[in-house]
Amino acid sequence: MEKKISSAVIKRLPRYYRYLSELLEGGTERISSQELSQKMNVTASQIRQDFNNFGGFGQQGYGYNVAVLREEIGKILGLDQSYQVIIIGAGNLGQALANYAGFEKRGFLVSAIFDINPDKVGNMAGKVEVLDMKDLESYVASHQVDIAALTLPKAKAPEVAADLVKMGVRAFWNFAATDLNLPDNIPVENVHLAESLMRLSYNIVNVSQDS
Amino acid sequence: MEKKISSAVIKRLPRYYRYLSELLEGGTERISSQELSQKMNVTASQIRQDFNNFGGFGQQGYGYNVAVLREEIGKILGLDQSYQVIIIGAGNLGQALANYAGFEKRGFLVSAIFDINPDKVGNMAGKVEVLDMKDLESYVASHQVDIAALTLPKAKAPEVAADLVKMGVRAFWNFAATDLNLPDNIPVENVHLAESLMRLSYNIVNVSQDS
DNA sequence: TAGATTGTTAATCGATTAACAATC
DNA sequence: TAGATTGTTAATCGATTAACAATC
Repeated sequence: MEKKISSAVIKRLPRYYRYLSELLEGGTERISSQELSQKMNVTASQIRQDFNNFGGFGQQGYGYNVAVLREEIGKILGLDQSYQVIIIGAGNLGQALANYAGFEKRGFLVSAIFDINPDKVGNMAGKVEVLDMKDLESYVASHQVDIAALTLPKAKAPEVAADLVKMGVRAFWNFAATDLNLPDNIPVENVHLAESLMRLSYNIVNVSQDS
Repeated sequence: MEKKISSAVIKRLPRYYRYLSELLEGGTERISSQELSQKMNVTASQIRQDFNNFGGFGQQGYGYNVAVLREEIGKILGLDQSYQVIIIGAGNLGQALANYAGFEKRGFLVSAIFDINPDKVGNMAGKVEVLDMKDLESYVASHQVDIAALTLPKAKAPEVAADLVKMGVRAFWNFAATDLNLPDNIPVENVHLAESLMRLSYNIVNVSQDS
């Protein structure tokens, strides 16, 4: 890595990827930062600055080739690789994630789902069987696991995450309503649904009626 | 509204609320910006600046009363009210949301879930029955609906959302992988799981190994 | 070539941090 | 009162936007 890319830029990359994917599906071959900025409701200047963090994928007088740009952003996002995912917690959300086919399309492969409740162990969640938490350590020791999705109660989440780090899990997709406090080199993506809802209610109360 | 609060501040409020809730449960009566900053891994200066956007809830030489501060932030976030929620799309995610008890605790009440698939209509999802999309308009006309959670396929989402706005729905919790493009006075909270996963894979590829 | 549009520098804007006077 | 800690102003830092020369 030459220079550190700001997290503001990283946060925008998946949205670029989504728009470029749709443009490609729609048969658009090339696009200028100007056109893209109108579709996405951002400034053309920001688009060019963002892409230039990675060297610039355009051509003066022409714009950007949609397929090439999408491919490059995909690589930057690591979408040219696949990732083995386990899910910890076979509650409603855990099962919904296990069943969600959209992840496989992008190379995120759910290989197992774990639960502490003996009544759930042995059931099917999507294509995978619910395994017993007792077998977590031996499972991780004998299978490649890149990402653990945490859909277990918040009280247990930090401890289980710390254990999983020791076992060699590299990254966490955290749905538990707590911070994990893991070492800096372990990426964590938090999906705090309760916080998202609070921002929504804030905007209902404070924004929507005064316009 | 006197002056516009920046969205950077708003994004942080739910996390403050979570930490204060935990402190309160743990029996902590007062806390200084210094102590809170250490727990939350932010600067004390930022904490004081953030709270002062709303007038300042502390006392010099003492700090902040945890119960009072939590209550005030709760009010700012609109958590002193309750919200009627409908869910559009009874797939895995829609059903998981319908079953998630955590929302009721904060005043978000799921009153109905809708699906276009006749095989699903009539089934139970959590405590509510799955209703037919055909009956959506009459339902919204005869019930208070503050928030629609969108867990339907992205192709249909913008159109359904626009229709719901016409029917009087005030806000959207959008899980569909698309932008809704609604009027400015309609708050939307996007939960784009695919984008969240891409940020995670970015960090796996670009951050985790070089430390 | 002329026109279009990028890549990139410079200017502006906003958010974060530091510092300290006010005050409990 | 003395000590602690906020509220708030000023300084710094970073991100966004504007502008334009480079170049396809």
